[in-house]
Amino acid sequence: MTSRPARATISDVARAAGTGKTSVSRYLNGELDILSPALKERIAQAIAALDYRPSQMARSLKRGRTRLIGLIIADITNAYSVEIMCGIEAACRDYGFTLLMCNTNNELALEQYYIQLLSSYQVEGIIVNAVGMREEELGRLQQSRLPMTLIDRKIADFDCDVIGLDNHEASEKVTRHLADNGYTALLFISEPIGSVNTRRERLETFRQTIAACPDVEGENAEIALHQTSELSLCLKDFLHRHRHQRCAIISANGPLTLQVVKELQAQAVVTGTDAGLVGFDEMNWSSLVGSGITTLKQPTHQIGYRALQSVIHRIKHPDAEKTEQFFSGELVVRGSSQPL
Amino acid sequence: MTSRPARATISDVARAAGTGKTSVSRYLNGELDILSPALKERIAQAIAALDYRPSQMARSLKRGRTRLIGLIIADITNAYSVEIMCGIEAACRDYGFTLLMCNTNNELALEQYYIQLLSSYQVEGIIVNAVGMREEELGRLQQSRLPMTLIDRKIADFDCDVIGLDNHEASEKVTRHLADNGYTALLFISEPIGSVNTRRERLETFRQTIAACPDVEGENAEIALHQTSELSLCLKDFLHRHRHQRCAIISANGPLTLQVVKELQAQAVVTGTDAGLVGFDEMNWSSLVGSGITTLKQPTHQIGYRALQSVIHRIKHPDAEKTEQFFSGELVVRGSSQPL
DNA sequence: CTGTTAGCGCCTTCAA
DNA sequence: TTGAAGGCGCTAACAG
Repeated sequence: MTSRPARATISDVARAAGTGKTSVSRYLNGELDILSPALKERIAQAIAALDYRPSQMARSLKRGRTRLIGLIIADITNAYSVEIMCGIEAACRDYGFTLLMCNTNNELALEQYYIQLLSSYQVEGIIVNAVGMREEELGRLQQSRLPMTLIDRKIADFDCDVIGLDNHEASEKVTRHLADNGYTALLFISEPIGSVNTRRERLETFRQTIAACPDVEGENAEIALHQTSELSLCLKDFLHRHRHQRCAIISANGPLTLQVVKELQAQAVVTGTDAGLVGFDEMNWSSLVGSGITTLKQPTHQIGYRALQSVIHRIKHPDAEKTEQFFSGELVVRGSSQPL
Repeated sequence: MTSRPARATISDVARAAGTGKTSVSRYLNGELDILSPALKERIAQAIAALDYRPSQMARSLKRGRTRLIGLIIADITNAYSVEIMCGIEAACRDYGFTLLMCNTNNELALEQYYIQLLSSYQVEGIIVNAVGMREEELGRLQQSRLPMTLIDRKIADFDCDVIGLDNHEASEKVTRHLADNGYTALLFISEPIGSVNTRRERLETFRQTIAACPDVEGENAEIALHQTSELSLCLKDFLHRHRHQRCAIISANGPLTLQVVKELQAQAVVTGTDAGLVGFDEMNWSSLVGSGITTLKQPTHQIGYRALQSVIHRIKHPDAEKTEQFFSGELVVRGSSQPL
């Protein structure tokens, strides 16, 4: 057939409109008040006739601004990350940026690959949702003095823009809610804390809150996400040791909550009645399981949106003070934390 | 501080290595056997010293190949889409492409926006997972003779590369499974079928399979995803009319299954015992609800991977025959389809 | 108001 | 084996 019709270029438009490239360029860039109506009209027609669309590639090359933002997500399978992404995406549209989304799948090699990639496309900034990402890599990331905003998680010893949940407030809400509902033995489960500030802060506040409740005991466990047998033992042990008390579990994130629920079901423990359960992160199935699972819901969309605003700010003001913004979570109470 | 260190360019490298840009370019493009070892060494050092990374933008501009693939997803919130995306992503890495992911959120305006965007970045091909996307838009998409592969859904009257589930086989598996397990009144629920081939095919085969089972009755309902009250009435009515039979429900996709489960719980219907339930699409919570929900699991990763291969093929051979590939689903049997 | 010119960073003839 | 020159599509001086 007709072979490739070959994209129209600005020169084609100029020729078709009987003018020079400059005027077309001006037209494209909104300098309309400087063009005669007649010329504007001709250009408009030419553009329409040729179905012309300017090449971002050429534009970026020339201006040195790609309007590209890189997003590095450690686990796109995590609904939390997806929601964050939607917020970022919305902001990108509002501010005229395009998102290059990279899922590192929690693999180091992929992460390196993607950092290279983003760099080669000259993204103007990057947002990192490093759920599960190890410290060193984040550090490496920041070496390339690229505007960067962290979501949810900080890097130790590196001062960087951060957007996330107010973990202290959230953790206090959760803990106090269980205490208020009569649970007296609390287990806080998280993935290995390492130096992940999010996990540490949630745990710390858990402890502090417990300390303020004389009749409530608390302990914590660190379990890797897929160590199901460890999780199984841990829960069994906890519930057994405290079998004469009202037990409750706090799970530090969504994926972990999924594992906990599976395990509790396997042990035929009825949430709410036999043991309380509250999980950080709201999930679409939260209301479905048993009598529903009480969760701490994060304002994910807002967090994502603000994260983009944050990188943009950094792009414009590379040397401004670093900022941290923390948002309140909302406790969504369901059956799993109601004794009756 | 030191203002922006300004990315090193190929010229910088050439200068640092005491050679011309051409040789550096050759080095970058793997024409190594044509360069003297000494020169190679100098170039390598210069690159390392300057932390040089070639600009994809410039490269794309020059070669006319961006190595960019656009992915249009109607609803990133759908776990099915995310899994597909992971498959595509893996293939992108293997084949050296980069994915520009666009979530249209089922909104027409967004879709138009993104199509423009992809076009302006001169993606070499696009993959469309149009769950929920309306016909006309798909049609418009195809006008721009861009290599395009559809996932899951076809466009009526337009012949295009398609990758998806073998809906006939899958639907037969599901239906027969329920029939074999003693359910005698079957309700097939889907979103409004319109001209969505996926929905139609699943329904058709459902009917055919029923027809082959003399003692099984079947009917179907079309309900928009968020019409919860309609869904509620529909289920109530069905279960009531067939209260003396063994009832079962087939839900045509994951998000719908979520609604159905919620509704059944609201009506205190126990899945498996009071009514059978099988849903298309496996979800992370499938095993959690009640005694588990039987699902028809699609080979999502593989579908995604093949989709990318398919566009690449089309890019290379614009005029080759259009192809369609359908994969087998796997029935994951759980409590919701076991009478006892 | 409008057009001409000179690159952005890279690849690709072509000649040395 | 190497380098110089031209141009991809666009924008930004700088003239007219």
